[in-house]
Amino acid sequence: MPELPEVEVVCRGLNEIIPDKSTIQNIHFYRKNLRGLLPEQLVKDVIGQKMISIYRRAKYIFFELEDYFIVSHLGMSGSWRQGRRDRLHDHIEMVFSENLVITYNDPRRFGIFEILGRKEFKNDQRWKLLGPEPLSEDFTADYLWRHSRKKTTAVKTFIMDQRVVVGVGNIYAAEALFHAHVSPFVQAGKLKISDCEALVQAIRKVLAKAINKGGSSIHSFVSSNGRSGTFQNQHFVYGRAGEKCKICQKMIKVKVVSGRSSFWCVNCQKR
DNA sequence: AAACATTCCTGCACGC
DNA sequence: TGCGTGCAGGAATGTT
Repeated sequence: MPELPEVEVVCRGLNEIIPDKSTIQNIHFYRKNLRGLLPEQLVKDVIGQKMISIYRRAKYIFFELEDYFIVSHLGMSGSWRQGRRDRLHDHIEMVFSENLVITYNDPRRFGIFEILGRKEFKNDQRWKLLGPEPLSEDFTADYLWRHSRKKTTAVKTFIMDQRVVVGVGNIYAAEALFHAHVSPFVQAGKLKISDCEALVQAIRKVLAKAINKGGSSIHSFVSSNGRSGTFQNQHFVYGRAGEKCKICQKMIKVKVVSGRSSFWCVNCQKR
């Protein structure tokens, strides 16, 4: 489900649901073994804390509290919605006041939920490894070109590497490469600066459009407001193996790269 | 019933 | 030979 656009949509939804300065009244766990550390003490400490802001970095959602941070990563199948726990795979309830409750649902349980003190959060190595936000000014063709030198891995794997640029997963990597006319299998180190320019533009455009469409709803993605995204209707290659390319009418193909299905148009993606 | 949107870890292969 | 690095593959799991 969630790559950058979906996480962004969920995050915006949470901001609509939870008013500024809401106070955490309680957190209920209905499943112990989610990923991420959850010392009992921290769960207690966080009660009574005011919510300062809820924001996204890469595919993570950060709930910033007065003295703590709650980190939520949706993994493959996680989602937040308003309302109490009332369905299968609802694992966490965060209670703000009696009628303001958000619930975390995650069938595959690859998601992360953890609470960190401000200091621990700040020093956490995970954030230090993250590359630039693709929609920020730091993500440039020059940056991409420099970082790809000598890399022998396929460009698709390269742009999905969160140390290179964050937020690009299997769907949007495929879509961006299509729009940039770059084959997913080219070695990253062989990209020309012009390819990097096309790629940066394409990644930006695809992600921004997807956010505007509420994300891609494949199988079951719905935002926190319960709305489905519609960007899947605008996929040019992802999930379209055997169908005609919307540009040249040739057959879209699929091949596994680094263990992930990669969809591309042989004719439109020559570089 | 095979495939799967994510991340992390292991182990292999290569080069100095 | 030994070490470090880069890369591929697998595992975690439930659903369709």
